[in-house]
Amino acid sequence: MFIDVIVPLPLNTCFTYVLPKEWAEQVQVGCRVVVPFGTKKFYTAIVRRMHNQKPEDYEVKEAMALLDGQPIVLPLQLKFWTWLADYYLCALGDVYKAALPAGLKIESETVVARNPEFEAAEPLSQREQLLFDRLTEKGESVTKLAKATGLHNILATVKTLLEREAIVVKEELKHTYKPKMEARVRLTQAAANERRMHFFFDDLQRHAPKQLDLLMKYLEFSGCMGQLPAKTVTKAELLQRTGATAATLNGLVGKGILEIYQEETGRLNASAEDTAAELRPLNLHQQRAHDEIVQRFAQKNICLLHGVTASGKTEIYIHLIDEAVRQGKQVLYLLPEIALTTQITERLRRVFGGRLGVYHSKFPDAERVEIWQKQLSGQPYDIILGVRSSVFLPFHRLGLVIVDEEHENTYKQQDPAPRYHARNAAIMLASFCGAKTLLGTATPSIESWSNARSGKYGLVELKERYQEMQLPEIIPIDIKELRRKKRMSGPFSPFLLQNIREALEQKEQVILFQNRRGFAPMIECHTCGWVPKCAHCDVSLTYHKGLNQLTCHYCGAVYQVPLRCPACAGTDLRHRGFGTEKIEDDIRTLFPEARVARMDLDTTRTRAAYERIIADFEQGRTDILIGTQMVSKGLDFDHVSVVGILNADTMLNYPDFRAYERAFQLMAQVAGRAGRKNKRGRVVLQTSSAGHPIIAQVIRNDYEAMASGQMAERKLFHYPPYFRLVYVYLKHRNESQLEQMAQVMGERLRACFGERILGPDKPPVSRIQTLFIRKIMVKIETAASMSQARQLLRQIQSEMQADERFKSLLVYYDVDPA
DNA sequence: AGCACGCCGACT
DNA sequence: GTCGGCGTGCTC
Repeated sequence: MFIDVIVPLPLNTCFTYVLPKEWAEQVQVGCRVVVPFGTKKFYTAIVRRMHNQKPEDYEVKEAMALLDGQPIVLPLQLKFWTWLADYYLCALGDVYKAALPAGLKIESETVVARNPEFEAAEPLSQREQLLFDRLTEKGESVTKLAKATGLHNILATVKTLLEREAIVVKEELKHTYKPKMEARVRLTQAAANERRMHFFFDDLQRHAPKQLDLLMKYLEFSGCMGQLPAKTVTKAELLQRTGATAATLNGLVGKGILEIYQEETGRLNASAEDTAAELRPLNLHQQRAHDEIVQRFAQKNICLLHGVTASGKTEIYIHLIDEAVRQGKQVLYLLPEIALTTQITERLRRVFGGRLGVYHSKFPDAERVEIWQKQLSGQPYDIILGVRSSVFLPFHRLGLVIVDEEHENTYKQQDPAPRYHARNAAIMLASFCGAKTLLGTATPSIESWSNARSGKYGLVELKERYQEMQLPEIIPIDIKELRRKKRMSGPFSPFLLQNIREALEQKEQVILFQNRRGFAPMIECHTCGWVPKCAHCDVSLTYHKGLNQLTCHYCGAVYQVPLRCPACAGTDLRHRGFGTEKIEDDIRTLFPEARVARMDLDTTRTRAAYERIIADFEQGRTDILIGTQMVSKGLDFDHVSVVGILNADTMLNYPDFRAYERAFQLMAQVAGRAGRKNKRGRVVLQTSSAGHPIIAQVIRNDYEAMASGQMAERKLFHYPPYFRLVYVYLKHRNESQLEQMAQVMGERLRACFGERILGPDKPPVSRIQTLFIRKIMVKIETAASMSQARQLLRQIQSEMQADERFKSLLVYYDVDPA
């Protein structure tokens, strides 16, 4: 018997192994096996196919171990993986790597340990000595050693040390996932006998009254002398409730009365009660929208809910989820990122209690492993609330998928392959499962809006805000004019400052939005115009005042701030532009009495930090919240009377065909944070292009005008939704060679696709680490066959790379780039 | 991706 | 002459 497996590597083929007879019977498609790969590595692979056709042209290796008795990836999921790899032009192994939590993918790791019997016959070389001195007899992984010593090419030295028998080397599985154990206490077999128990009592009474006391309390808590079966008592709980010491307990254990045993307990929050709280009734408008969605689902599998901010979309979702669950279906509720989960989790938890599972990449991996296992079990969560990667969770009976904030571009995975769009992937997953998909947003993506208009998706609109709240008043402020008149105080117009001051006096809250983190986006030499750039990437560096450092927001590299310009040796280095950090600084000087918080990537590294910022603002412990687009995302705050958009131009000037669409979405979403039950909110929109049509559309909250305007432009310039885009990226370490190869690739593609090919071009980030990058754009009419186009792309790549000169060229794709 | 193998320049 | 750097090719 042979198995074809998926290895967690970016390789486009499956690998075949022989199954040992012992467990040939137990293997199923979707089980994990450990397989040797190459000379020393072994990986956890997924069985994709079982057969008995012996491959002839190579020696087949034997699989080492079977990890699962039951498939851990369901057949439907494998079908989904295959679709994803095909559509997004990546390897199945890439999908596998993205899909499973790390704890389910055991990998081997080379461990090096000192040989205790080693005596040097001849002195070790400097490198050898350096490495040897670091080693212990216990052993350490090669990766850690490389980091600790900073040595390059550490393997060569390991090899020579091994030849001298100075060290021993072994491959170890790194088990990242460990089930959580709990120490519990119970009576020993001997003590459970009543007569023996009396004997123990007498003995303890005389010699160990404290132990007797603890034993009595144990019997009381566990209720094990009564009729009912004994309750489990944990060691920690027993000691805590009795105030006894561990020594007293150990005394009882030593006498053979009690014993301590370990039991596996889950990490998942099992305490949440299963009883559903009452659903909040929907208001008239919500009810109408809800009924329309149900009607659309009778005809169509996908429905777009276009509801203005604060119209109470979540409440509609909750009703739909409840109905699906009552029909025995499972629901997947997707959110763009952690930013939203806290508030929504609480709302869903109140209604669905323990039937709700939350799947998030910022949660510990062990927890994600347990959720995966729970979804495979007989009692899975009915509802999963999760981010992008939760489309990979196993579902037995998925009935409904909700994609909230459907327009968010964080649904598109950027860097490591698979570069998938979770909204589109979820739609596909739902169709495989026979489930319905609901897309919800206040500002639909042009793609979804167009699909709804064409009738491909159902469309439901909800234009009334919850509790009769008015849409905010949006006031544009021309900062170009104010700058010229020197009336601006840094990034703030007098009008904005006035509004902030008034809000603070009324004890109301303010949100300031600046779509750029850091202190000043960049430093510039005022004499020669030199701007510091990252040595690895072609990106200008961002200044962070807190650390007094320059960081590359692309690769994370950190640099010292130069005192003199390296280009002209001038000392007049100035900050240009404003980041959130600088805004915060300025606000603190302007309003020293206000309580200020900042929310951006830098202040929300951990889940706790993020939750604290939100909670502080919600509960009124913060007066002014400054943030990047994070503050725009569906947070429902009750006391915000003023929202300041500090600079709309940064969004409008973004070099991307989606810039206007995104600018509208961001501003509309941020504006939606303003407003209170009985008072109209105010948005101060600072811009130097006050006449821009997008600004006018934001002020009127005229989504339709923005969408039809954009549609016309997209049609004219051959962009989505009329055309599908595929970016072909080419990477190489030699720039001139890359340039040549990119030209050749461009010609080949043009020969096949003609006018549909643009480029090659230098992308905005044209170098990462040591690799140079070129980009070729492919535009394919939506009406044309995409699968045929993908096949052609693959074919052209493999034809080209068959050529000697192109073998070292790295090629990857971004399908439907965000 | 990660590892082995092989070729080439900088040092003993 | 050898050690260590890096380019190339393969992994069932």
